[in-house]
Amino acid sequence: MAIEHAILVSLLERPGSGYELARRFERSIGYFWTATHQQIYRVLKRMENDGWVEALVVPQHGRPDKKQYSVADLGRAALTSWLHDPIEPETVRHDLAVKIRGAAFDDPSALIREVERHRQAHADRLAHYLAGEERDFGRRTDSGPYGPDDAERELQHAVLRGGIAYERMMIAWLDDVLATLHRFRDDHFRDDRFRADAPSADPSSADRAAR
Amino acid sequence: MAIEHAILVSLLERPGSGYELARRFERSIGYFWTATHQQIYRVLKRMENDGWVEALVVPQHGRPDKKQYSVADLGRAALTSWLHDPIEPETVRHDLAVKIRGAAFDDPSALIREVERHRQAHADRLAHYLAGEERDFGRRTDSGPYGPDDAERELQHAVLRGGIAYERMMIAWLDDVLATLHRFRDDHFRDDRFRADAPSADPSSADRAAR
DNA sequence: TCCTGCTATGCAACTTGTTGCATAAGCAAG
DNA sequence: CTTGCTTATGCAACAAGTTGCATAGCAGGA
Repeated sequence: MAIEHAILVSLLERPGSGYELARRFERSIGYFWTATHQQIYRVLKRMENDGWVEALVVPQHGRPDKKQYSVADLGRAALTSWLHDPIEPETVRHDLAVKIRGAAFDDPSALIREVERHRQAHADRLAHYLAGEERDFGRRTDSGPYGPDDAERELQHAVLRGGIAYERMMIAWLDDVLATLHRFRDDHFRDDRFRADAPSADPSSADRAAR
Repeated sequence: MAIEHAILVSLLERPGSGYELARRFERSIGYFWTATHQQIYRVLKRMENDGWVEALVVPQHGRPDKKQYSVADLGRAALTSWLHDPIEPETVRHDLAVKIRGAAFDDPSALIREVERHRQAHADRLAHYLAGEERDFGRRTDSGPYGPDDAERELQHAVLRGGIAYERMMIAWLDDVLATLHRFRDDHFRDDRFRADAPSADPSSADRAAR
């Protein structure tokens, strides 16, 4: 009961086909809301039946026709209603945190590579965000008073800043976790049950995406 | 295909009934992995059939019997296997971020209260985490070398530090978002379509959970 | 005394989300 | 000229998660 709203917002920002939406859900929007193309097509069809969106069939050169969706009045009303609804439970699922706690019942140092991989993924995403920020919000061209068109831009930037803050936090925390895991392996933790077989180099504070 | 692992970790840390697990999923573990009691009971039953956990029926005074679950060898093996599996897609869903971007197509200042509510929830959770940290990890009693029993404790602390970092980041970001929303309302953003009717006081940097 | 809330477990129905597969045409590389 | 990638949409089956309800006894307050 919420993917609809993510789609509405995306279509209000720019109309597009199901396929284009699916690609957006792999990039910008997808970083704080995931959805596969199957789900998008299904929900889009339901939204069309409910009159939330309107489809315009665009014939194309050779390729199959695409349906260009845009938000109808009913959809806009539904979004407004949702925006004013105070609900929001905030459900989180961090596999990695489960793994870290679970590592206590296995060889903790076996998790080092996994955590490093995740750290790398977050560093990559951070770099991507920062590049996007520079590109889209580099310098304010007009520093005059805000108009209604600036709201979209400003709010997108605010969400992007959230993504940047999140990735920075994750990188710092994963460095913390890595330090903890290394401490077990290197100095103190010795247990017959486990043995560290691959002494990987310490990556402590090697790189750190700055700005 | 992952709630099983959260349950295994929780049961390894301490055996318990389905009900107790459900309560843990409202507290400690629940902050990075949500699950309702229905889900837990169902999964627990499947895990018992698969030989991952063993149930010991404990008769109680008057109340219905409870089943004390503990992890069996097969379950431990399953956990180990999962821990060594390098998968991890990291799927995130932030309703609030969708709302913030959606606010561009409604009155942005109408979202202020909602964001404030979320900020409060994160501040509360942070306070709860910090209290738990002080209670459980206040001062190291033994500063000697690590034994295998310390791994559990240390890794739980590392995960808790992640939760603390997350809440701090969220509070800072929501303050950022609030500042953006206030800018629209107070000074620059004037649009016939919307009007701010309730001039709520500016909560900028009123409180800030420190440490 | 009745009403609410807590412990404790569970079924049934429903909604969401995932995975596998199918179609179909163009375009580029080998 | 065949193989694989990209655009573009969709069905069907399955897995996971949510919601509503039911049971049942005991404890504490109105």
